[in-house]
Amino acid sequence: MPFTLATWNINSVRLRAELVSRLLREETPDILCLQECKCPVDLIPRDVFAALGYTHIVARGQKGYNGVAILSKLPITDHGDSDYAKLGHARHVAARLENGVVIHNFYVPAGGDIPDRTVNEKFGQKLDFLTDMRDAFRADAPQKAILVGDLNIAPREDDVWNHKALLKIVSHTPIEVDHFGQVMEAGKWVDVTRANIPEGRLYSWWSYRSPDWDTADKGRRLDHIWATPDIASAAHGSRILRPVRGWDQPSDHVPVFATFDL
Amino acid sequence: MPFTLATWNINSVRLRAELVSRLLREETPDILCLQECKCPVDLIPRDVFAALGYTHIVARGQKGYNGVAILSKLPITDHGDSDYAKLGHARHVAARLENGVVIHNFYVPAGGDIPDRTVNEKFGQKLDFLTDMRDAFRADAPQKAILVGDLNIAPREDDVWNHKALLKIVSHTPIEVDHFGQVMEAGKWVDVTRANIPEGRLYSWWSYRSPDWDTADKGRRLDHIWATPDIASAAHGSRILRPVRGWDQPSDHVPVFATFDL
DNA sequence: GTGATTTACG
DNA sequence: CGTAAATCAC
Repeated sequence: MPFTLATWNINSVRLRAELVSRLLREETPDILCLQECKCPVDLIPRDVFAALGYTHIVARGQKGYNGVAILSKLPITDHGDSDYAKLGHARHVAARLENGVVIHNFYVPAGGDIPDRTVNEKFGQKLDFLTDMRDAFRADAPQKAILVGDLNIAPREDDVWNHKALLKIVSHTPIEVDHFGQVMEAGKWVDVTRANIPEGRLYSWWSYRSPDWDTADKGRRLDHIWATPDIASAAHGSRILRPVRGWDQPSDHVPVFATFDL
Repeated sequence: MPFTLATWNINSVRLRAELVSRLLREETPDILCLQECKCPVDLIPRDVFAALGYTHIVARGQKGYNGVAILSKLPITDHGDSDYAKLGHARHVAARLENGVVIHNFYVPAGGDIPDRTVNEKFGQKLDFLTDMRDAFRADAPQKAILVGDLNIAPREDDVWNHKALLKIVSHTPIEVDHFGQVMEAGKWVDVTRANIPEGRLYSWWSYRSPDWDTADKGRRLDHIWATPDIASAAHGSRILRPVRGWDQPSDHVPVFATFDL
């Protein structure tokens, strides 16, 4: 039975509950993973989503920052969370579908402005978070698993609007891309989006600071859908919903979709 | 030639430019005096008011707090301001009509929570502000003048929802009412609203903290229109627009109106 | 309760 | 640019 899954950094789930609602109504994914909910779990507007059939919610939250949630029309069970790099942040939560597939929803630290851990603690925390992810997947090889989220790294040259210009910009530096690759390798993860759309530029994020984001198009692909090899071949229909960036009072990220025939 | 004048504590003129607009369209006063504009003069949305015929604006402002403005369809000239109690706040501005009438627009300090100047500096500043007003009117007896604004005092028993309960509450304490009376006496000011509506309870303010302001009706008359005796008898048609408190995203104050046949 | 400000973060 | 929080004031 196929299901469609989406991931979206919503930048405040309370402020944008109506936008989430619109996406759920227009695209009807079976599962939607959100990042940057920016509120404790109790303040997630569950009723709004339940009214649309998304009665199952697995989430982690904190006041003001971070926060991840998995909304589902299909039954899911809470499959725990991890606190990589020991930050005490709500940056990961997992849920298990009845068919045994585990969904990991991640919000990797942004990493601050300066890509140097000696002067910018946040950059170090980002690298440590990725290292801990890698080690966890090395220690316990995931199977029948999907990993989605705002990983805050655009790995490929065609995942950014200007590869050369961004080599020194946090999210596209070689050391981050290397860590990103090590996480993938450790879990044998397959980049589902790129498996489905191997060619051409793909972006899922455009800065708020660029007023004419559409024409300037200085985007980056920071949001990802991965799967373990045992189910990756079941994935198809990958899409990045660029028009959502033009919705009223949008998030700076847009949803990324994939369908799994399982 | 008669003119209608109104006073309204707007609690942010930028946030409520549309509410001001609605009042101007529905009630078409010739002159509207605003308090708590909460912005520098340059940030007052002049265009919105000019589009409705209120092309003359005399104002004083500061960042974040206080701020007073006089919007007029009739020609007015800037007639200065005063800094009573030397607070450095934008709490007064005056304008002069072509017929010689001077309009004083005041925002008297609220005075803090505790009605004791030895423990609450703000209460002392409020009393000092009123004393300085008194002394100014004693020194220079106003003539052909109108004084309006949020005076932050409800002087009469029927200007508050519960006289006895409010005797210890800032805005209705005997010392404030005494100072208020001395200001009136010093300028020979006539309370135009009460001259027109001598009987019954009158309120112009209901706290935001009372959710059911209308049924609980715990109001106070903090907003006033006064006139010097030479023109006070020309005043009629006094109204307090209680329904405005029920508008969408309202100010906690409502407009007070009077018409002068001059 | 409501708004403006400052700060942190992205 | 834009969100949330904390602070202050009313």
